[in-house]
Amino acid sequence: MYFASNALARKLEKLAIESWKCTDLSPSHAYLLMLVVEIPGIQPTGLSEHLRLTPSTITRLVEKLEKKKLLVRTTEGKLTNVYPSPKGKELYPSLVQCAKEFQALYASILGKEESNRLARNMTRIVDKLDV
Amino acid sequence: MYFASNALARKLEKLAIESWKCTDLSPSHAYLLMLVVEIPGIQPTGLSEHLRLTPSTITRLVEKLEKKKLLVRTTEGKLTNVYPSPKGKELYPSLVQCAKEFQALYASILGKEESNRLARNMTRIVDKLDV
DNA sequence: TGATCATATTTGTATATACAAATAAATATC
DNA sequence: GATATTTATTTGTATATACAAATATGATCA
Repeated sequence: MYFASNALARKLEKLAIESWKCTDLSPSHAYLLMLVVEIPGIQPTGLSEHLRLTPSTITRLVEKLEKKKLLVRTTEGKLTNVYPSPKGKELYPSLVQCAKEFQALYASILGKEESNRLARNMTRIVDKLDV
Repeated sequence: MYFASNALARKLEKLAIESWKCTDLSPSHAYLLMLVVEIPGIQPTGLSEHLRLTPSTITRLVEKLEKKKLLVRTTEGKLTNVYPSPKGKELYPSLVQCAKEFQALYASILGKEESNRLARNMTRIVDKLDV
């Protein structure tokens, strides 16, 4: 189980990296940016919950995207809001396209139904393990 | 799918680290050492296949276990054989015990049948993706 | 038999992520 | 209203793993 889940994660990671290569973003960066375009002003905590990554990881991802001028941070008090830049918004359709291609890629290998089932199962199990 | 599989892998990783804590080894080191005890003289390539990790990662894991005097490497020509040390053999029962506890832990959360099914599914899918 | 090709392993370096501590602001309590 | 507690975010550092290049040995073939 241990190695199976690790191996699967790494395999999908590799496929995903390939899918997003043309945008010059890693899958995590790409998904984060998509979220920011969809929910402008979202806060790190929100991103953390959506992406199931820790806040510190979110900070690091956001920093990199900010350096690339794809989003901006504004701080009010202890809260930070993350907004897409024009450049980030411009990139959005390509990101969605890549996401679709990535989905199509593994669906073509596993079958549409089976991939959906697997994804549902994994999500459910992560939640169960989230004690 | 992408985040689900990553999240699952990380969650299991955390559970596993907890399970092996008492042996002072990470799950990967522990599984590798178990394999070496079970198949004395196994080569890095063999370990790599069993554990689904790259050869370079195997080298790193073996180095660390060698430093801890839990195994030894002997080189003949281009091949390297990995053997358990007495200390490594001694540790084996504890490792098996930890593996059992780890399995019991996730089985108690997911149910025995469901965890088996999931593990089988993931392995099958990794193989399918292994083009 | 010598040149080339293939295989096994290791080394240098990079990526993704996390944990724990630090910081800073908001809220509660007295 | 001052102090303590909680919450949000960032920073310093560590871990697990991989890729690509280097090395070294063995095999093939002309």
